[in-house]
Amino acid sequence: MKKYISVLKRTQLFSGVGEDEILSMLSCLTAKTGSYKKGQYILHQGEYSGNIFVLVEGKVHIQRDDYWGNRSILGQISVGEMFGESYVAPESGALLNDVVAVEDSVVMMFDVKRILTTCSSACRFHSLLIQNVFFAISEKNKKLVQKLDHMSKRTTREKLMSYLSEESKRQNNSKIAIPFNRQQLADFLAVDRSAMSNELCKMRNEGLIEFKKNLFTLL
Amino acid sequence: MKKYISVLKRTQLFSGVGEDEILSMLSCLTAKTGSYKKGQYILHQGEYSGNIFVLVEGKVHIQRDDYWGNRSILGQISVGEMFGESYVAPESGALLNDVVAVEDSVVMMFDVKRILTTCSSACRFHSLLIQNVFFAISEKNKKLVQKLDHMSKRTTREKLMSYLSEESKRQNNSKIAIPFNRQQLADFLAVDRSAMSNELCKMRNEGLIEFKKNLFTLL
DNA sequence: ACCTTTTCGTTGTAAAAACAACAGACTTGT
DNA sequence: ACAAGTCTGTTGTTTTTACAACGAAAAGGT
Repeated sequence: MKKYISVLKRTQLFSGVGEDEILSMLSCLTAKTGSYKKGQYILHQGEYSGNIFVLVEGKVHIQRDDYWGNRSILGQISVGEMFGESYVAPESGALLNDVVAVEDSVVMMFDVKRILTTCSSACRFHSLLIQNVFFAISEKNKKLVQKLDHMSKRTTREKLMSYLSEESKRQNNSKIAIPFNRQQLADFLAVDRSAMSNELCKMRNEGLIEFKKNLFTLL
Repeated sequence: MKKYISVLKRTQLFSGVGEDEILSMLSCLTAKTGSYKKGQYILHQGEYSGNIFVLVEGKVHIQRDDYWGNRSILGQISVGEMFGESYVAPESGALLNDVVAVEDSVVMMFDVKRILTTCSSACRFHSLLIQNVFFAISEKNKKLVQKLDHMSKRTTREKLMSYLSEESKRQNNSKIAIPFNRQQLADFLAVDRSAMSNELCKMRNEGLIEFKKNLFTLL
């Protein structure tokens, strides 16, 4: 557990909290860790969960497969980011998505009740933690709104441009690395891979973008 | 302000708090009210806001118009629901959407800082309030995920079925009233209105659904 | 270094959506 | 009750997407 303290220190969740405090909070919050091999499911659609998860190693996808095997990727979680926070309310029901490790991953789980109920013991930073969770969840919220923004575009090209521009804005660079391969990007934007691939090449021919593998440049 | 206490009492935000307590909390939170005529903008895309809003009268849409006038409706807020909560984090930046009154509306605004910072005075229920905000925001999160679920469907028919089934599940009834007219529903699902109208009628002819105005029945 | 598997681009065809234009039904205000 | 405006369904055309199939390039394992 201790080896991940330095990772936690840099997360939005524990922002402003020192390493020593984090260590004591972890026991107070009865945090648990879990390791998952590439491809393993961390959470299954339909399950119930009252935990907030923080990824401390690896990379995971929040996704969903329908009856016919069509996959839809809701989002990608990198080290330091949080997931599972949409289901912490008492009546929020079953998970709507699977959470899958796309690389060997380690997650940390926190019982929500423990987070929200200020403890009597040494956690001087508990109220700060609550605030951090709050901000983290509202940022997540904003991310979802941004994704909806891409998805509400009518054409594949518009979806691509919307996604790439936002990513460029976020990374503050016209050269960006995206965390998806082509199939994953297609599943993320809810379009057909081959049609998307085709559209990307057209855009390149028209001088709008350049790309090589998952490295894109906006022109 | 007092006339809306009974409305607030029934919101998720003030769940578990009595009317008397709400009244004292309102001043402690320095809550403000605002009235808007049908069609008026409550918030503008690009603005900054550190407030959480609760609708206490009327009906508003969270939406966005692009350069070419294409409208996209992110969501609809009914009396008792909250909005603006995605932008409360210190670094969350400008609003991505407009908020527009689709009926004469009254909103209540709360400064986030006031909510998160436990006050010294009489607010015995303050920590409960924080918990409530937390749950409310995570529910909102889930709503967005559900909307993404509809939008990730490839065909108009699938989007419609996804939306209508969820609504039916939520209202626990196969007969449902939707809060949109045709154009609004199309803007909500990001499809063309006439194509959608067409699809709805095909679905009716095939015996999948029945509808009259904004009343739908799943068969 | 070789074989296997995955990823990516390409093409053609079929299906679906967008777009535009219009008529009838229904609302709203006066 | 009437006129003006809005909402909804309908149709035909154009554009875009999905789907399927394939070969080349790249990646990964032994």
